[in-house]
Amino acid sequence: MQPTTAAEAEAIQDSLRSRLIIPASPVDLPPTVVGLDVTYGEQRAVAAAVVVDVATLTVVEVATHGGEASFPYVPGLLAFREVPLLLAAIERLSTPPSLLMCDGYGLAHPRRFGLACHLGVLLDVPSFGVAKTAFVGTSTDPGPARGQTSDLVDADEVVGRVVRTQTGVKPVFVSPGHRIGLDDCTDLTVRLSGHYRIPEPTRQADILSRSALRAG
DNA sequence: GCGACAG
DNA sequence: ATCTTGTCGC
Repeated sequence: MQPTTAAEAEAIQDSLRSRLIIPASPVDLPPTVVGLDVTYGEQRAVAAAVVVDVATLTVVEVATHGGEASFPYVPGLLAFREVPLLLAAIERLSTPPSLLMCDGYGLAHPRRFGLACHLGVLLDVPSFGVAKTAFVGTSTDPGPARGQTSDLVDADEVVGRVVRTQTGVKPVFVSPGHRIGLDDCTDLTVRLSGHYRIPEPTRQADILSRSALRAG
């Protein structure tokens, strides 16, 4: 189940992709979202899972897992580096997650199977990705105000959305992972963004994984 | 062929 | 991702 080569990893993505479910209509959104991120040190990496209340944007619970990354970073194969650590952190939560917000891409991926799709399918839990920089697809600039968006298009397919989370800041790149549609994850991204560019779940996971790594 | 390339 | 101080601006 753990690939050694890039070719093996790509084959696994192609296989898991058959389990992907992207609903065309809005789904019922849960009261909490789990933000995920991984921070790397020289030998060790720490994954963090942070449960955030959607209505108040407050942190409800946190969990971390320290370990070694078992796969190198290869564009398009990020999941094989981060998924094992993230699964371990998620398992330490007292309650199974209802919706995952990942730091990276979902459908907006060369083979339509980014990190968010991978985690979502393995756990069969709704998931989506929020990335900080461009990866695949082209888009026009969304308007300058908070909440404005434009479609991310790759090979004539709308695979995600460029979303302005705060007026005057660089936009983020949102794409569905599993069991959630583009409109839902776009709306959630804006709703979950407080006073920062990065929405609270992944922002808090980034902060926690960093401090947990330096703490030892 | 060459460059670009989530974290 | 990470290595890294001060600095410009609201």
